[in-house]
Amino acid sequence: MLDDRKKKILQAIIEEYIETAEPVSSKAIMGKRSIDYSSATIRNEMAELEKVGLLDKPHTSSGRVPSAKGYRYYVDELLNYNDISMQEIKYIQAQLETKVNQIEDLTKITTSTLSEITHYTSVGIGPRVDSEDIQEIKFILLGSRLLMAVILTDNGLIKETIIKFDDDITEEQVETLTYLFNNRLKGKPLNEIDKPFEEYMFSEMGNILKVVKPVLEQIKRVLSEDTQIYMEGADKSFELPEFKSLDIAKNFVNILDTEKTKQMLDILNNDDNQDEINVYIGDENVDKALKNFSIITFKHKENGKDLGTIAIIGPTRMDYSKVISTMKYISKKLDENSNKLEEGKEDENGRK
Amino acid sequence: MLDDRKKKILQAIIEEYIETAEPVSSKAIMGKRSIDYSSATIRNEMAELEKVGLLDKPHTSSGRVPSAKGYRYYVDELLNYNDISMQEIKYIQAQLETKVNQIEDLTKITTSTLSEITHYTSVGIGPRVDSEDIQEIKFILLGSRLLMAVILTDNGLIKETIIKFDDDITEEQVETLTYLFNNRLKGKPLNEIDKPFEEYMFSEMGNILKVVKPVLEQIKRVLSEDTQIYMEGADKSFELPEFKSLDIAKNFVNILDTEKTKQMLDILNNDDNQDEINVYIGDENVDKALKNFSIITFKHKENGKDLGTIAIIGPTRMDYSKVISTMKYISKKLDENSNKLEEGKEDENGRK
DNA sequence: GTTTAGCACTCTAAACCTTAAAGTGCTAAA
DNA sequence: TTTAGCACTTTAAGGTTTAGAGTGCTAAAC
Repeated sequence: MLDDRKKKILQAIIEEYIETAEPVSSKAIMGKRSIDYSSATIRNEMAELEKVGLLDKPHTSSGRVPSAKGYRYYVDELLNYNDISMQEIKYIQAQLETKVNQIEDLTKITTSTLSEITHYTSVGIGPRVDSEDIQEIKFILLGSRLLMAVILTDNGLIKETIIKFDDDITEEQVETLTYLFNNRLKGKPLNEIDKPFEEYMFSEMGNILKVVKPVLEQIKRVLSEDTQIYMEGADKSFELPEFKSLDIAKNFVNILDTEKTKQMLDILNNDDNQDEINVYIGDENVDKALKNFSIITFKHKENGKDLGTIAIIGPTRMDYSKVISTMKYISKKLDENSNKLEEGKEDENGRK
Repeated sequence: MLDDRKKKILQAIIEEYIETAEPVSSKAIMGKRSIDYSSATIRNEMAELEKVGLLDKPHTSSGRVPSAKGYRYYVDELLNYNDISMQEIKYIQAQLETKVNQIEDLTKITTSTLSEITHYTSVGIGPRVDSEDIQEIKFILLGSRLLMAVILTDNGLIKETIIKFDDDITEEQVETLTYLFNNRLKGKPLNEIDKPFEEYMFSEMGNILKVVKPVLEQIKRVLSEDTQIYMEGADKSFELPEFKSLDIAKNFVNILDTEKTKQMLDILNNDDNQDEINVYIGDENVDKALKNFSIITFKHKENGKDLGTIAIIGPTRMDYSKVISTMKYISKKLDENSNKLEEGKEDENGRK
């Protein structure tokens, strides 16, 4: 589609622009990045690259700036996937080997590592719990009116919550509760804790109704609301030249509002795009507020099970090479580690 | 110290400035806010108020702006503590009556309510756990290598954490662990989980050393790190005119970096200032990055026990009256509610 | 046929003026 | 003691000018 020279020039322009944040002139890349043509030749090529929509011009006599389509071409066709140093690899390894007891901790560490390496703002969110299968539900009496519910899922997610009662509850009631929940829900996905289940519990278990109701309410609340979100390096973005524009800065703060980020990542999370890494450039994003930003995400998976989504959000002029290289490496490492974990798990269960 | 007319004029200037964000001229307040003097008279008074350092002038021919000292005088001497409407009172009541199962949830709700009413950015942090007394420690086996520790404190704080082991652990070991921890720590403050305690456990309990070590590590980690921080309405600040200055916006984002906010609130939290509400105006803040901001905090307390700190952070040109009135009201409501809770507790324990 | 030197043309950004408006401080009268 | 009046100061906005960067196109060179 594009001949080699055009590709080389496009790449040079995009990389120069990513580096300098200034419109790139024909002279700016002449001689550099193994572009050994006169500025006039480069100018001719630039005009054609603009004609096919890969480059933009802020005004008639200015240098060129990559368009969203240009970045897209760059990401799809021209990217260097090994833009990561030995030092960075070591740092990532060290970080990811931190012993964690819960997946959430790993999400947090991964989010901050990604931000440290790339110098962009990174957000991470836990898995959508709905679809996970319940392994066991435990109820533990912490006080005469204080009950803790612990839900364990097949892929190692642990959700715990506390329920306060207005009256005393007995060990016997807790045992009944435990039996009922596990009997009906073991092996079923979390979203089976729904209206029908609720009605079943209400109708069958009239005698412990007072206990069941707050328990169901609280569990439902925790499962729906309590997806912790991690954000790292929001301040880093503000050092970027595009944040001199007040509008962009405002937009960014708006986007990173907890609720909105959650919604955004939720959408990305549900995205059925099965690629390892997904890149949304500028107006490719559904949300119009994101038209000046790019989002790069990857899903943390283990045996096909979703363990959360981690994203980088930055200006469209983003170092895609660095970000994607880093993500690929982190993703690979997480995979390796989870395999190690998996072996451990098999031992534990004594199976296979 | 200041005569009545000066006080009235100072108050008018500060309130006008808080409202308009523009330097206030002698004419601007003439006739308004029951200031019935000519602009010349007001000008003379302004000059004197400037001389004593309560007002500033951006340049020789501009209107006046309150100095940090001016705001301080306003807060200490001139404030209206009832700047809260019936509608707002109702909203707060409704919010604070939300049934919560854990103190953290209440902190979160309070933080967001405060931000909703005042339209400023609000941050909340849980109590410093160190000094709280341990009521009980429970250990629950969730899997053959998965243990949950739950620490209950006297004032109702519940900290739970999960520990993963490399080898299987037995119910018996868990029982020993439970006995040992409770035997030595019940009624003691959380910071007794320290080196001496660790050494005692190590030396005495050699046979379960493998179990004790990771448990201690994880508990110590949770107690030291895991103070959740809540932030609401960061985007609201960006609508304020002072955020047109890039420097101020940058500074703000920097301050609201999770780690820094935590440190900041930790300092405020430890502040032995026993006032109900504490106000730090501009350069009164220790951190120089806060010189353009004011922070207003209050501690959420129950029977003298610290349950967390909630703060508003905004530009020095802040509506102190509104913020402080709202905080006072919320603080009072929290107190009332906790008394209700306390009565409930007494019933529950059957004591008193 | 491809590449490049050369040049007219365009546009921006910075520097510099000019001017109107807002506000003060001071003097002198009320 | 208060206030009207006025000279003076400063900013902010608008308008001009100019240097410089960069382009597109033409025609010559390879």
